[in-house]
Amino acid sequence: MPLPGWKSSQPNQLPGVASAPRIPVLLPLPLAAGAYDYRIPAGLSVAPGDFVVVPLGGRELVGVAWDGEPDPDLSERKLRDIAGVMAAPPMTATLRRFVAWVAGYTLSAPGAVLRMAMSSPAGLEPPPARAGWQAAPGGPPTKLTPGRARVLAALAPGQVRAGPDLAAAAGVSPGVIRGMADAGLLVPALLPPGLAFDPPDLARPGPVLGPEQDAAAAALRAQVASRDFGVTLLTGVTGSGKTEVYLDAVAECLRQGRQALVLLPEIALSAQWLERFRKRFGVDPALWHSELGSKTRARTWRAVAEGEVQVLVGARSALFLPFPDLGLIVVDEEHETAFKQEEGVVYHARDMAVVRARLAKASIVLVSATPSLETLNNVESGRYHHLDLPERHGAAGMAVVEALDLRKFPPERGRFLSPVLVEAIKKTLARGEQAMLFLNRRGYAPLTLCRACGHRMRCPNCTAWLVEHRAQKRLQCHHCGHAEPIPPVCPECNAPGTLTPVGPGVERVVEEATALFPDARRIVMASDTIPGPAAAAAAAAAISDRQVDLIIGTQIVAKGWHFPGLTLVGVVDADLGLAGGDLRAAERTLQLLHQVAGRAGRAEAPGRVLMQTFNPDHPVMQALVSHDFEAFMSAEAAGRRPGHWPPFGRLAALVVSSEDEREADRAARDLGLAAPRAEGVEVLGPAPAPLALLRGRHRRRLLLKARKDVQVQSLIREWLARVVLPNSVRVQVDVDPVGFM
DNA sequence: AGCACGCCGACT
DNA sequence: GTCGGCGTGCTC
Repeated sequence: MPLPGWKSSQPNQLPGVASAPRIPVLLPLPLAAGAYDYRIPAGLSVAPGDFVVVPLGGRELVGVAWDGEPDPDLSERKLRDIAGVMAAPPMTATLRRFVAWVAGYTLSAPGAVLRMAMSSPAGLEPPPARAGWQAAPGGPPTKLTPGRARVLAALAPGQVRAGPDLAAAAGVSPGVIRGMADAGLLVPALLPPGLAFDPPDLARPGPVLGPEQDAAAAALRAQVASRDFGVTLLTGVTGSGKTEVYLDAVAECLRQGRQALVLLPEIALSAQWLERFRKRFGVDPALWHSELGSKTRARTWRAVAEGEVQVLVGARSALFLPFPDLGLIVVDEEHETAFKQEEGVVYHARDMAVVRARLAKASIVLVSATPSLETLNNVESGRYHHLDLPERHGAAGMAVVEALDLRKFPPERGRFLSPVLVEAIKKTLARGEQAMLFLNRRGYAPLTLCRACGHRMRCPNCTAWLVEHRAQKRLQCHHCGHAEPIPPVCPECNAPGTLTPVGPGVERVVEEATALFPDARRIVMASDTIPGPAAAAAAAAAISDRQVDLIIGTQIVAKGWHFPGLTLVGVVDADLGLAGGDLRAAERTLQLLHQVAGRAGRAEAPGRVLMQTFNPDHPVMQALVSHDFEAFMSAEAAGRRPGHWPPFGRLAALVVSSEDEREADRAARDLGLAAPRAEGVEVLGPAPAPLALLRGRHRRRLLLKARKDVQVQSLIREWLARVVLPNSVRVQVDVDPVGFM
């Protein structure tokens, strides 16, 4: 039995001498050990949450003073002093708990998660003072050009204005400002730090909602006003007003004086969403996504931390921003797989958003026309509320969806569009309406093979065919960066001119459409033709303004666009997502095709969707044709429940990878032998991972399937601790995997 | 994540 | 004889 106080006595501490205070500091590094302890030097006051500068090895880093007790056994000699405290708002206890929670759940190093919460180092520095101009003391000279006079008139005594702002206010070119500075009429001065973001205008009248929308909005407002945690699923078909309803909840959140976060799966494609936000609140929301420049990034991060940003729209990484008082999170298109981060810290932003909301005592709204089975299951069990919006009056009826049987109406040889679809497009174009062709496959052809010897062109680094990109005259791997020119002869048998493209990609559909509808004005929307937000906005505008007759694209055409003139959607290969042994293949195909179908016929003209398929009787096709999403999901649930598959059980994937195939096999086997044996736990594998070779690494996968009441994380932690693996072997853990990794 | 220390090939 | 390749290991 240790004496009272025994644990706190330092090994090399002199009796009667108080030890220097210590505090754990979490650094934004993937250190498995977690926070390191540092000494708080005399005269410095440090509390949990403070951003502190500390020495580590030979460098200085910014970390966060963390929670918990320092390690009493750590020798005084190892301790180093905290060098200083950053003048930035401290990280809130809520965000610290969130970081720790995510690390524990995803089995990541806490520092790796912290790095996501410190994604803008410059945001920790005080914002740089901006330079501006001030009228020179002594008053204006008697003789002034009209332009110069206007500039001085635009400056109140003592007022400082930024150059471009001043030039615009005076109606002169920037050159005039420069000339006046040279002449000593203007002197440089520092601009007072202004607001970086315009506050949304809550007084603007919202749109007129139908009675059901009104009721749903009222329910959400009440939830937000409760200032307590609550999850609501908001469903409704395209055009039912989901966005307007949740923007109303955003307005309520701002009235409460709290911040709101809207997560979108793909912020780069959200031009039309931003337009709706602008219409509702009169300003642009703050944005957060990976392509932000470092300056905007820092400014935004800082403004969020200071509570100046009231609404922020972002991709999944926005979940780790330092909101001091988050009152509402909206996850739009909650079923989207883009919310799953597959690299580094592997997490699902939708699920983690629920956790952040719980810790922040915030409301969260999950929005989708086709919610995931996970979310539906949480509604079923009563954990989530559910609001369903009926179709709105005045909107066109839902599009007529037809499964077009390719066995009965096959395309011509070497073609991919059935005569039935071709005819429908012709008629649509003849009526002056717009048509869309959807194929979720980039490039010209997904496979290139030799007609002489049967050789298939494959990626040297991955288990994948090389995809021909005809415009670039190259074969590309869609999983790693590999690309090579199309060889003139077969690399296997040296036969010249025998390499043949097999199957369609979106470029090949464009080629066919060009031959079939030469007079139609076409636009191609794929990630390689729409590189960023500006291009997406331009494309959307061109389509809305009827400068385009035929839209051909990959899955980016499915994203929430609203094109009033679009009345026909052709799905080139509706079976595409169904192949492969993925647990959620059917669910995901349904969600994607439903979303594509939602593009057709939203204004006065009724819409029609033709899905080319070899399986018109497949439950996915039947559900799309009958618009009976619920029946499909019930059947899907019934299929997963007995085997304890998610969401009726837990799943975690361990992917073992090595550059050496035998080493990968050996490591996977060793892991398999050490697999946990417990009631309600099953380990499947090892088996080749879905991409058995990826970026030059051989991958094997083990799946841990457990009943819902099993603590998967501790089980896996102990499992990994039992196995010693060579350093060249990597093990990536994915708790709640979606699709393959 | 960096950065050091470690032991084996082509240069002054 | 030295510069340097990046493999392994540590940072409170």
